[in-house]
Amino acid sequence: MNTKDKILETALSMFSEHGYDPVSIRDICGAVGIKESTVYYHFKNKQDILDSLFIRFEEHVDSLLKVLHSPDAWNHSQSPSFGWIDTYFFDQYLLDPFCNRMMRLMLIEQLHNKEIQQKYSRWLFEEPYRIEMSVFETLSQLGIMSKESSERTGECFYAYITTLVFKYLLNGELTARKKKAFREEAHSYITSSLGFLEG
Amino acid sequence: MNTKDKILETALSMFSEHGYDPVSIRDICGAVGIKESTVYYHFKNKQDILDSLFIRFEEHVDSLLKVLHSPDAWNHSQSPSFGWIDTYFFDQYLLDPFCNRMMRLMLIEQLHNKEIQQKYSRWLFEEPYRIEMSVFETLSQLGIMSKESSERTGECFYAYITTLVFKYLLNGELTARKKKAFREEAHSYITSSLGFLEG
DNA sequence: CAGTATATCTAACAATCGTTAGAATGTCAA
DNA sequence: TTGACATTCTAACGATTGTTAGATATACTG
Repeated sequence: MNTKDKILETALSMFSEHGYDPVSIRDICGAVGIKESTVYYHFKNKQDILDSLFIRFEEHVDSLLKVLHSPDAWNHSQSPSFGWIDTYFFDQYLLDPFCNRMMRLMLIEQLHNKEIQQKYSRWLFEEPYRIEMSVFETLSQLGIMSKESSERTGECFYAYITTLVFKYLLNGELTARKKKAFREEAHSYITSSLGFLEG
Repeated sequence: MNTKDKILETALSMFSEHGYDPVSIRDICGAVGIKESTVYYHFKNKQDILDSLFIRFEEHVDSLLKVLHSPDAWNHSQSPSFGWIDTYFFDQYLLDPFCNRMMRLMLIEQLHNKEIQQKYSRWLFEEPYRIEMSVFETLSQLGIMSKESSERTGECFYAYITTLVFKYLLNGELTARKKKAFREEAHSYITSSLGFLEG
């Protein structure tokens, strides 16, 4: 990995734990193994590191969303499965190390940074809501549930997953135990409340 | 208000917005209108300010919990009403300015401070869960719902409220608009999902 | 009035912050 | 080998950090 990428990775790792301000350029340099001035060769200033992280994140997630919202991405089988939610939304977003750290960074910074607050609202509430509700909308379109029932069930599902995200994935250190708990409780909810859709 | 209380109030206001480290003693003093050394007359050091805030918070909430868990607090009418949730849990906890700021402070600090992470888990997930589930447990004990049904309904209610808390009460600045949205959506959920209990 | 305790002040300390100028390397083409 | 460019270094800057010693002011007690 080149120095610029190392700086970004290390910075994100530290920002996601302590926040932007408390992490100094020297902290990052110490972990990467370079001198402070090297950072200013690759980045205009400290803020530029943060901006670069968000550019990478939004590129990453935009490409994910393009796949997810393409018409034949997950409902081409005509029997929408929650295995899709598992593979894409859980593994490649909520549980993905890079995305998870970006969400932690947004969580810390949103209270005093208006720009980040908007990104936080979007990537932790609005887009997940759209993604999860689109599953239930399809269930209604396929005649498996009534439109009314699919909306109510979708909102309960969304609320349940959101609570699990904050309780396990954005709470303290992200341990294997917490990842497991998240996945198990999510699956448990799906099978007990929505099990009739599977198999 | 005396100087010590002013320091605590101002510090909490700033900590809850920016976090503990980014707020300097001089920031607090500037807002209060005193010199730095005055802080060290009232507090041992900066950490002592934080500790004092948690002591006050836990005293405040413990006294609240004592009322809530007393047998004749809310179910003495033998018809548990969600007006109780509204008056105590919403107004005096989630929406209370002091408690809300403490929750924001815990939210910011929990990712890198193990002690605060435990408090965060307790005061944002565990105790709210206990409080909300106790309502539904009573519904089951009164024979209004089956034990099984009350547990499932309680967990959905808890997940829904938790999501609203993070979406509205711990997301950016706490505006009147967000407070209103929280209350309206909470009431809407109660009346549409649990309306048969009221009246 | 004198004396004591409480409360706040002035002024400084060593350490750390983001940032920068300019010298020293490393790499590759001519 | 020379020159050009990319990359990293040394060394410092002014500002800000938490904290402290000691002087000053205010208020109650005898």
